Amino acid sequence: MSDLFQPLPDQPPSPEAALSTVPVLLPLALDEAFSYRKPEPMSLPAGTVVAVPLGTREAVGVVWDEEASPAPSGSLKSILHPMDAPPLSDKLRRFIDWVSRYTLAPKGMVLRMALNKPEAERVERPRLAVRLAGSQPKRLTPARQKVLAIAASGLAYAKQALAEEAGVSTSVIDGLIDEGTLETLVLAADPVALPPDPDHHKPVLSPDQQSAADQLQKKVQAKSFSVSLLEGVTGSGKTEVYFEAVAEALKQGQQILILVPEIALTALFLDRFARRFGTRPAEWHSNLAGRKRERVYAALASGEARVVAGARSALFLPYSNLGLIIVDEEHEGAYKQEDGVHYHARDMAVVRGKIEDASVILASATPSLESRVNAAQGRYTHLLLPDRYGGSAMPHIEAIDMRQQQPDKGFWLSPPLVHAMQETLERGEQCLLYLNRRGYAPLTLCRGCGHRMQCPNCSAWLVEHRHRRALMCHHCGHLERMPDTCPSCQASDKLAPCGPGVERLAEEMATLFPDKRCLVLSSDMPGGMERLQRELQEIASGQCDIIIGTQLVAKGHHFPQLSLVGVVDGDLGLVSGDPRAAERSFQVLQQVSGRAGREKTNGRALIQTYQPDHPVIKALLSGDATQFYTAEQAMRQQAGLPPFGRLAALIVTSPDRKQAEEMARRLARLAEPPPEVVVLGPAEAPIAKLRNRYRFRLLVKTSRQFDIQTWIRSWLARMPKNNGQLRITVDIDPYSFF
DNA sequence: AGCACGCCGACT
DNA sequence: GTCGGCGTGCTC
Repeated sequence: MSDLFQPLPDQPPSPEAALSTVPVLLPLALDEAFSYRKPEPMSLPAGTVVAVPLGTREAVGVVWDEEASPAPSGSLKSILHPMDAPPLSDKLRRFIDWVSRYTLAPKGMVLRMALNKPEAERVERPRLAVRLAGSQPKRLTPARQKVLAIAASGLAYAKQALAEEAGVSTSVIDGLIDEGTLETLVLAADPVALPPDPDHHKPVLSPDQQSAADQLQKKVQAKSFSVSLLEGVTGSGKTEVYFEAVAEALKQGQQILILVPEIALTALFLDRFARRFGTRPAEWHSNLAGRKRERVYAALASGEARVVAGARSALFLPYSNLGLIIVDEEHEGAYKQEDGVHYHARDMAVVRGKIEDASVILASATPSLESRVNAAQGRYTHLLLPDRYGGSAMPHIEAIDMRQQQPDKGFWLSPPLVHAMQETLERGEQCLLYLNRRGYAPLTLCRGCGHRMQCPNCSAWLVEHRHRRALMCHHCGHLERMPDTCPSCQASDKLAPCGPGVERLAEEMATLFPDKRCLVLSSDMPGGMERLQRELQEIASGQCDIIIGTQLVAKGHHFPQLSLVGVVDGDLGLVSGDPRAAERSFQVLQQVSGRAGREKTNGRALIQTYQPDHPVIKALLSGDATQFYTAEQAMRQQAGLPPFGRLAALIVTSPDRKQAEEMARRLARLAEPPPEVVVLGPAEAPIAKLRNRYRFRLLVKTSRQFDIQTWIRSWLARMPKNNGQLRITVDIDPYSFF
């Protein structure tokens, strides 16, 4: 028998071999780093991006820090080779560890957000250019003549551009390259962003602005961790103020991250930045195209790019020298990441700032309650800009008591609001009607039998959309044709729309002001983004007299001709099972009212309400935001809600609502919570259908944040095995997720 | 997250 | 007999 078939005996592991074991964290749903053998000549400091074998395939991971439990079973595989990618700094690795621990997400999943995932083997394709090389071609065709006439300048042209300019196809150019008449050269890629100039266009600041800007600049100069809450009413020039902090950080040679809540708003924002600093900042968001994405990533790692404006995912980029983080519109819900790793970008920005020793600025006209509380408790510095910039005062806000001012039958606007609109329109100014209800009517009922049109999936009413001739569920997206007869008693002509939506208000406007132009802005309007942009343009140029809008009129664009805002139903957001309802309602009404007012002219906002004594309405009327925050804070403190106690949520999702609900019930029964923990049962937790998956939250409340993590882990370990359809995820402090 | 493996029903 | 659907579990 040949001893060729004898397996070679395994090398006994020498002490040196044991030492050359390297922990590698892989961007998978794994909570621990894997151990790999380090080939002797390789130098692999922690943070190095490496290729490793994993099962049958090859994976990219990061050399992680030594851990206490290096107990790998069996023989180890070897690291293949280091990757040509910027290493992850100590600080970034600590940040990943921290986020993983705080959110209970596997470490690998957090790492995934910090790695520039190699999408589909995109090879670096350098841009090629062609240039005249000298020798004439043997044969000079008319097409070649045209090309050479242009190339005669001696400048380098992109092949495609040169072909287009000469009016020939690129194959003519290829022919000239083959003959040596033209030469190719590799163009250096455009820089991701040019260096911004801190002194490009310094604005003139008001004394309030200047004082806030000075304080922020001092924070930046200190080069140490600090958090400032910059609260400035709509139109107070917050952006100009924090741009001064950006200028200071630029002078200090630091990198700056500006987080913005939505990509849709950035175009405007980038231009504004360019006016101040002479060039646009680098951009980062999830749908940034492959090649550009890679370059921004590399430019930030090398320190070449100085300022990046980005969505929440920009928090996990490998900055080389991060000195300032700005969270614009810090109260915005878009900062919540709801799938995969659950996190709130505003809070993680503070954590990253702490780890990087950077200044953090949270900016908003209507800060979140938790930021206000943190400021009040002295954890954050509170900077206030109480007045508008440029002379116009805050709009005058009044309530219309609907118990006394009944609209005419079949109408929704009260006489005082109609009267105010008349006056405004006569002056040639614009009115805005705010109603956060899409469609025509929120409820359809049968006057014959009392049947109410209801969603078959959720228990919500179906909303009539008249222009689509359909009934829609705004909860789950269910859509059905508007029936001609009552589905219950078959009576025809008995279905009656109840209550107003924006479409119905448009109808009312056509009756009241038939000669005025009226525009409805609603997120579900056909035509999408482009049409919306166009209509916003029309509004800005004054081609429209009355704007009717839902939530989306609250943010972004300011309309220069607008002097009257009418809130059709001020009570709409006040009641719901959502513990953040009051706060959100206050924020949106404050922002919508703030739309009113032109240069040097004071605006007016009228709020129709049946509850003029509600704390939210009273605070709005007083013009003193602190009044609302104080009342809401007291209310939450009494209820033991965050930011005064910590909540954890178990989120059960399943395509089957009943199954999700049943599982949540079982979890609640199994809880046996320690004394400081309260489990809120299924009745308190909202159910929603998301992407055809029911989602169910079970809330666990505690005053001690880190205890609950271990507790939940052991709790889940005692759970019966999921049957695949069910998924359970855990959030700590999911209050942020409402 | 991938990817293999394994167990079932439906076909060349 | 084999192809392919998806549920389950592992990857140093």
